[in-house]
Amino acid sequence: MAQISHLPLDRAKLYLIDGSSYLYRAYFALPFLSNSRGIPTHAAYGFTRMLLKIIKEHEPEYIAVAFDVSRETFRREAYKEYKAQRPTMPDELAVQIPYLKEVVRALRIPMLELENYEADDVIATLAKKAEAKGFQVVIVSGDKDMLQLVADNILVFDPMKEAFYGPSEVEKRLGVAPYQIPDFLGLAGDSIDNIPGVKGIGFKSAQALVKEFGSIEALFQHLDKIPSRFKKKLEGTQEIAQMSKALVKVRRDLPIDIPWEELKLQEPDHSRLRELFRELEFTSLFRDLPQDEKEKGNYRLIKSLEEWEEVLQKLQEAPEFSFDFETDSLSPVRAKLMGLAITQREQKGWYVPLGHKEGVNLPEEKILKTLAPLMEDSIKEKVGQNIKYELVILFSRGYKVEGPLFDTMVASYLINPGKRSHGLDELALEYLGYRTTTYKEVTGKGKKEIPFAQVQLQEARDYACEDADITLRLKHILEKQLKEEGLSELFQKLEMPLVPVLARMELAGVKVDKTRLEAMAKVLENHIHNLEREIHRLAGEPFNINSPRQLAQILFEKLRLKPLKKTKTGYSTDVEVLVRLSLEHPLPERVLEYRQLTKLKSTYVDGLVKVINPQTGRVHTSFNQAVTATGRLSSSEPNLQNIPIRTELGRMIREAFIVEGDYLLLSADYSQIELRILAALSQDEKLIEAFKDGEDIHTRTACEIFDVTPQEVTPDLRRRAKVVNFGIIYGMSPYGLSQELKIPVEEASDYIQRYFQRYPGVKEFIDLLVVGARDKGFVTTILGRRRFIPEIFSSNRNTQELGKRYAINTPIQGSAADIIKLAMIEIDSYIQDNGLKSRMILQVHDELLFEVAPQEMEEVRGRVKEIMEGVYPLVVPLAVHIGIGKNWEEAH
DNA sequence: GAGCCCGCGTAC
DNA sequence: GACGTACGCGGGCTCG
Repeated sequence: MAQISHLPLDRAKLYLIDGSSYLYRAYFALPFLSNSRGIPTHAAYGFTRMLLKIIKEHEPEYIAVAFDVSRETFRREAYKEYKAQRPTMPDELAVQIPYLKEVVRALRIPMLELENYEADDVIATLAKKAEAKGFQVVIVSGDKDMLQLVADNILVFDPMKEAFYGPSEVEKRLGVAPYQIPDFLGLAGDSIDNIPGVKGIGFKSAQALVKEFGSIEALFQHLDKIPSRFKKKLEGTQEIAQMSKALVKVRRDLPIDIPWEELKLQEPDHSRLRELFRELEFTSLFRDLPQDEKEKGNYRLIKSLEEWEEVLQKLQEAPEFSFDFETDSLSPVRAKLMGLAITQREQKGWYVPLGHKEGVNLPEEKILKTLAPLMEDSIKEKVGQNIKYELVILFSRGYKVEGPLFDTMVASYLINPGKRSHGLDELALEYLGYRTTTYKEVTGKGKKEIPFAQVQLQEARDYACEDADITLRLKHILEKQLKEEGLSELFQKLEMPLVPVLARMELAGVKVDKTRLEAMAKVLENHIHNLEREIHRLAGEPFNINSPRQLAQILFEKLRLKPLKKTKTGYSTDVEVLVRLSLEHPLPERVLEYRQLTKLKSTYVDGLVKVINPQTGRVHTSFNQAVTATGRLSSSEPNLQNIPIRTELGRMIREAFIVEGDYLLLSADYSQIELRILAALSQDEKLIEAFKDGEDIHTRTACEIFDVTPQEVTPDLRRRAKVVNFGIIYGMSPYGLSQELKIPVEEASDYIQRYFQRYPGVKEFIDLLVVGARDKGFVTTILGRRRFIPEIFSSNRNTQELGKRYAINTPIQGSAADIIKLAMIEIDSYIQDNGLKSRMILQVHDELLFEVAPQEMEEVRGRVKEIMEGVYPLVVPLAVHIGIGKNWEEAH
């Protein structure tokens, strides 16, 4: 088999790529793939990878790609059945072609198309011309028709098989010489292209005949010499054989006149490729693109207050600036400032050292104080990556920040909330093709890690300024994209105003009773220890109860209990299993108890104590604004959105969330907000009526699906109805409901059916959501927040079902998130504008928690309720329940 | 030893 | 495989 290295060195290599043929092959050969917006990409991906591979490994000096223009060609005119049996191009392939052609354009590879002809003919014409001109021609195609062109200096390369075909390989494969292929196929026919050939003559016969006579013409001239078994079949078929031959034969005489210079391989347009690979999400190809060196910025170290004055002057003249604090901690509440990077122009930046070990530091207070007028400027836009971090630092030092904000992390999140990460390094690579210097590269990691304060000043300058600079560059791109995608209003009116609100909440924190938690830890430790001994005794040996694997070994092997459920890696020991096993053996019940206590101790008691700020006795969570797929906030370090509430013991944890002095906690939670949103969005009459009349929605649903009067609704019926109500919001299946309620699937299915019968508007609505998701590839919330659902296009049934559930749940959950965010902004304004001492301190999806000064209680209580209920009027009322107490448990 | 995944459990 | 959104713990594996 010929190798690349065997190609003659004295001839320039021209690669002619059969685009249309490869496209089809890639489409059918590769598994379906789409980007997160649901655009199918696998054919384009396969094609692109093939092109890049050929360029890299074959190093052609000249290159071109040929495409078919349409199905209507001279062959069709001659024979209307030509390729007639082929189905029209699938939509999922057709949509990829424009992208693919863009990629070819960005690679600066000439594209050749000629009306009325196929790619084959274009390639043949060029190949012949090039051969005559002294090129070594390689035709890239998997189509056997192309083999007819093979000659000493024309090879065919099949990229799927990675094989070259020269004259001898063709002979070996088809049993005839390349130039005889039209005669061969003219007799044998070709079902792929719907070439008729001669009936009764197959490959073997055709081979033999062509070998013997050389051509169809010669064959029919010597019919008398032909063995009788062929003769019969051939008689009267000359016309059709000749026509078949003509169809197979590629044309080498097309009016193509391109200067060879134009086919010379050029350097690709890397920035365009970057854009395309980003949009198509060709992540691995993206990574291999080189970055442009010219894009590095030019940064300056500020060494004196005089120089700082000049910086301030420049900043005053600009409409926006991007800034970034370097500190010694990821938690802004504890952070000490090491430096400030700031810039008002791309590829520029200043670094002000504030807390470095060596060199001249400028005084932090003086710098921040002179910066304050810019921060308070109501026009100037402040740009940052996760700018809440900077705000917390400024707020903690008593500075204000006013006017518009632009957080690139949040912008990226709105554009695609499904992305795994919105970190600066990733965004820079994705949107700018820029590889940033990472924090780790500057400080080292592991044992070699040094504090940022000890990083060399020059290096700190370049690192910090790069972040500010890149953030500003990103801002310009993301701002445009937000606008194009209709997300600007959501960004400017909701997400950005929310940033300082969250910053204030984080900085405020919540007071935690450390002594009480420590006392709990002691008690829990005792109980856990006793349980542990008991469990080991029951097991007959010590083992690690925390290890599901070891526990499974004890339960299912040693004690021979029945494994009821499997996980990906073994037998499940989850709560459902253990509850059922408790009937058989005392050990599982003890383990359940053990689990409850250890969970409480490790996560909520010890975990919480660890993060209490020793100075203030408060914990400061992070509210993450760019994490969830639906638009909710998340909370971490510590997560204060999953503090226990359902069990007695869990509620004791809530009692440890307390207040300062004579303040009180006020909890305000939306009652059934998601079901109310469902009512409003679906416009289901009955559901709307129920809420308008102030009915208990679970009781009402119980009446509907169990066909009883409100008086007849027992607590158990209400409980079941409640599960159904929530199940609807999650897109629950009959199976899921049956599991949850421990009833047969048929019965569960019946409940759901009755639900939809009684609330037909809901049924219509969720059907509409699914249709909309299929149509547009995404769903939206009441404020236009968007989530792409590529899963809806999956060929995998389960994945597609998952996509449907996303389509149902996201608009409901996300709209609830929109509403509470709006309320938070309005409440914060009210608190700020009135200079109240009371503070909003936590958000738990449908609940807001406030630390309220006693003299402000009545007013805050009234206004909070008013704002929350009225912030976004729907056709159903929003109801807010208020609770007050000295701790979170009491207030709830 | 760091980083990651898994199983599990907590919240809305 | 079956109910949406999160975060964190301990175990246990991989990798350097």
